[in-house]
Amino acid sequence: MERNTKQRDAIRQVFEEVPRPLGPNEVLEEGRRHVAGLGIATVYRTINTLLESGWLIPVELPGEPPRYERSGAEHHHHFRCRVCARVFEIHGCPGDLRELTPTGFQLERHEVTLYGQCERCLTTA
Amino acid sequence: MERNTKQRDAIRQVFEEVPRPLGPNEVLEEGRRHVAGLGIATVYRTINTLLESGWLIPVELPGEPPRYERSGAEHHHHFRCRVCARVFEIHGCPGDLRELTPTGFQLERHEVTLYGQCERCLTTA
DNA sequence: GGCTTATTGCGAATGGCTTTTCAAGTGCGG
DNA sequence: CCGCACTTGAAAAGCCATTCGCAATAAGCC
Repeated sequence: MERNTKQRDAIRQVFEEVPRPLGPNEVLEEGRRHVAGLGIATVYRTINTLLESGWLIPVELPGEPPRYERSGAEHHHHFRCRVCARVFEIHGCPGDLRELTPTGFQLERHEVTLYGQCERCLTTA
Repeated sequence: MERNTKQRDAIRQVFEEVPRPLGPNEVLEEGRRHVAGLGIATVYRTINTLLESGWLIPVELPGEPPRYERSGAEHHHHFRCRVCARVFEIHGCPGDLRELTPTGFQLERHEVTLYGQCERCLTTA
């Protein structure tokens, strides 16, 4: 039987508190605010469980290990800050990308990633 | 001093013949058409040299090791076939993405990746 | 509260991609 | 054509993110 533990609660809570995709290490850091001795293996194990249950979905950005975010949000894309490496959810979508699709190809989905500096890193600089 | 070898010629030729971003293993396979015993280490070494010289640039797609393509092409994006995993260059660009950028953030660049099926995989199926 | 067993944290192990090592091979200036 | 030094291929080593093994811990049913 599956048990409720403070580690699992903490990890779920982290994803509920922080409104951006998180990598395992970010989850670990945040999670330790709630459960001091939290271990990285538990983070990975819990993330995998939450992925299987569909509560989380992976967010893959070019050239980086996956981050994860709560499922259920509507179609959106991401902005990655070059300075702090945090990834933010952005709303909106360039829209019709079929015109970019080569003739004879079938478009199924798309990813858009913006890069730049986030507000915090701009003002802190 | 840097020498001309048939291996290096072959690898450069592969990038000139094939009009899409290639990963090291694709380069190896194609390169072996020209130099039978070509080794993967040589492919990596040569790619790194070509990157340093600016002749190649990396193409990173979400969740995958880098591919490489010849530098100098104008701004463009990529289409990845879900079936054969090949990546194609696409022309055009959704254009102004500033409106997607969160207030206070500074947009520097963007990546767009389309996913679907390429013509070959659609017609072969 | 006791007991069973899922869960945890640690460190070791894994798996992939990439780099390094090294002996053998090969451009190329002289 | 020589010979030096750069290159190569194969295998070993490295790197990292992730997973596993295991003894200790702790849910939660009775």
